[in-house]
Amino acid sequence: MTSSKKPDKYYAILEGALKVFAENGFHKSQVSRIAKEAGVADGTIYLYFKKKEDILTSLFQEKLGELVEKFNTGVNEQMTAKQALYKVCEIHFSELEGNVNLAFLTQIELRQSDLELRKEIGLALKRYIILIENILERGKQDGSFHADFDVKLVRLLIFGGMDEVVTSWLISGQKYSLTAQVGPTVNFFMKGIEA
Amino acid sequence: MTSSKKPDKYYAILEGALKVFAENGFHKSQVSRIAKEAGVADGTIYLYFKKKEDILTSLFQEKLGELVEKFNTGVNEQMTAKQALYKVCEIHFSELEGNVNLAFLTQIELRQSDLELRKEIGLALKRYIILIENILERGKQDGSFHADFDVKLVRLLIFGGMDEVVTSWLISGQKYSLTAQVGPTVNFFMKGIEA
Amino acid sequence: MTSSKKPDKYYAILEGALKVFAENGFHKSQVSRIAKEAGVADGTIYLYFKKKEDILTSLFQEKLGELVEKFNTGVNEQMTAKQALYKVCEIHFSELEGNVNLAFLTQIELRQSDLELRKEIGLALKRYIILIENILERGKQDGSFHADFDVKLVRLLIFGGMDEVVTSWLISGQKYSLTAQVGPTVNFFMKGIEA
Amino acid sequence: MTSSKKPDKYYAILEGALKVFAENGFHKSQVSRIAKEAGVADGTIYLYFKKKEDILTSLFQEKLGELVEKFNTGVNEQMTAKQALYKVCEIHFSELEGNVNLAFLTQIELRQSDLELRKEIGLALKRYIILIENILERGKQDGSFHADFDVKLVRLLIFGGMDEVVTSWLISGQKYSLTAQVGPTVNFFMKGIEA
DNA sequence: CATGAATGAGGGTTCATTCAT
DNA sequence: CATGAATGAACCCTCATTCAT
Repeated sequence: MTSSKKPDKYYAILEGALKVFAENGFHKSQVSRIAKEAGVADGTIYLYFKKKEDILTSLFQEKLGELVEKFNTGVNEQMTAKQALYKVCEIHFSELEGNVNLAFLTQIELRQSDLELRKEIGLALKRYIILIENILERGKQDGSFHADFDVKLVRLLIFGGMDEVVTSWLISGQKYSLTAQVGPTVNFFMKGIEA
Repeated sequence: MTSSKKPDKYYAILEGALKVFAENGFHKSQVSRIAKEAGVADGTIYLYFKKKEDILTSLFQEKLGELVEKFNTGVNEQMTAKQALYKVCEIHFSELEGNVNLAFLTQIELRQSDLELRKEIGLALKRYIILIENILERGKQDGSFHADFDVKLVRLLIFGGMDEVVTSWLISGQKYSLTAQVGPTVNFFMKGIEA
Repeated sequence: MTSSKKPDKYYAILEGALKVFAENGFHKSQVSRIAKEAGVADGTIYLYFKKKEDILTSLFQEKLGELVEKFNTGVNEQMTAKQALYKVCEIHFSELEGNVNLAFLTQIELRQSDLELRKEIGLALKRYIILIENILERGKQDGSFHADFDVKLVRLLIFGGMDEVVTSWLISGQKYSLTAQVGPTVNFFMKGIEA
Repeated sequence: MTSSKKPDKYYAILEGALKVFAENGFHKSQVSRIAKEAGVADGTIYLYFKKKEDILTSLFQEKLGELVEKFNTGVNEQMTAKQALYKVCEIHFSELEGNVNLAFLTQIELRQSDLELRKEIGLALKRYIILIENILERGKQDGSFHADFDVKLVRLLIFGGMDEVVTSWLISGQKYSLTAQVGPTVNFFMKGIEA
């Protein structure tokens, strides 16, 4: 159903990598360990990926693709901008809460990369950031949001805020409900803190 | 006034590390390169630091100490909560804008660490987060902020938002003024986006 | 017939190690030098041995195995105890005289190890010591040897004596015939020095 | 009373080295550890010894000197050759039994050296070997020993035998009395094993 | 396509030795 | 004589990547 022209082993390797990366972190994960987890030979990995780093980026793009699809499914034009923003935050939190390995990947492992890779990741994130941007634009146009804030800035503030909430929850050991934070989080974005 | 009883070479090594880490990232930085940059022999580094990773954490703690001091100097009780928040954001942005190497360290390199180290960093960041928390509490008490938001959550949203703005500015190649974002950023925190 | 299911490279590395150890001693022998001598890459060594020290112990056990086999072949039940002792000494001396590298290994390198390793070596030597012990027991039972000496002690005196003769011959630069000492040596063991 | 032109620190270092070598073995003993044990600075050691290895050889020569002195005191011309041999063995065993650190040094550490050092040690041992040789010669001349054995060979057999008994006792964990072996040992040397 | 044995460059760390004080 | 901070050469081992089968 996905863009699955790719053979099974491609996905098996990615799943193995997700598990191994989440357990040990990118730099401490050996390729051979991923191979064993995926049930393929070490060399096989290099039939599907050029370098170890490519596994990480492919994994990210694949997973982000799935997320974006969920966003696209969950958010539609009938919603108000506020409702859409709520939905985005809800999906963001619930997806990562429901898949801790993926959370480790996005919040910890993907940061373990040099500038080069960070740019590539930034590029992949673009689609998500733009989704938020579109919602902000829509709110401005229909008058439900202020007219004078900087969309380019605020999308960062929103994304960064949600991102930090997830990381904090993850590092703390996932001891509380992440989805319970959706309401207060969106509320802050909407109303700020000023009385 | 700081704990500056440490010998000169200790600081020389940290400065060398800051430069080398910023240029190449932690994992791609050789100890011998840091030694050369600091003007000491390779072995000398191990008179002051137990392992390579210790250089990174010491560097972070040392630099964070300096920042916290600047926050303490810059923010005082005479200010309104809003003014204090503005000052915090201003220092946060201007310090990193004025020291790109330090920005690389905090935004990129320090994320390149396993969970263990992340926890340690999180611990060190606590002081900064609490500073924000205190401002929020003060605003609630004097009535200038809402009474009903969750301080623990909002401090994350504020920190995460600022953090993302800095990272974005850094990765984009520092093509625009970071300090120019202070006003709009704090404004968003205060008023949110709702019309 | 031996446990020679091991791949060729395993033995190639051992032979390389024998040569390099004999020339430079264990501690002054680099793994890379052994690799070159064996015609394999440095890393290949670690496919067959866990640590550098493992090469030494494996080498010893492999070589000792060969020696014990020769003892088993050379000594049989038809011989008198005296003849058997003679044969043991003859094999001991001739094998080491015929393989100076092996002599260096057993007389010099294997002593270059900490207590831990010495114990392991002592364990491996047990088979040889027991061979001597059996001969002594046999002589006592058939009345060709005294009835009242301590077998556990005398086996050490015999082994230690032969061992020292070999070491002395080796350190002196192998300037005389070692096998020529077999007769006088066994004669001393049999008759002592008392007139 | 010894040839003590040497300053106190020289001996302090040797005593420190004896302890450290006995505990860790030569190769695993750091010079700085010896310095600490001796209560001097690292650099001070190099005022008295040229290299680390020199500590080992000096230690050996110093200790061997003490032993030889004890042999000279204990053995005299009034004794029969047999009595003298008994005395030599008694001193050899009792001195090492009474000083386990010294035993470790002679039986284990001194073997941890390359050929060069082994030769030097062999040279130092010469005095002891010659002592045994003299006793053998005396026995031959006064007719209490056979006339036809090879003195050069038998002295090795005797030394090697005693040496192995000590090593075996040491490695086994010194669980039994070493001096109790003097009688049976000398007895074997005198009478051999033949009935 | 798949394998996995083989490769070999690379680097963190130790520690014997030196030398300015 | 004594110090001990500083040096820097030396080396074992790992592991991403390749390639003959």
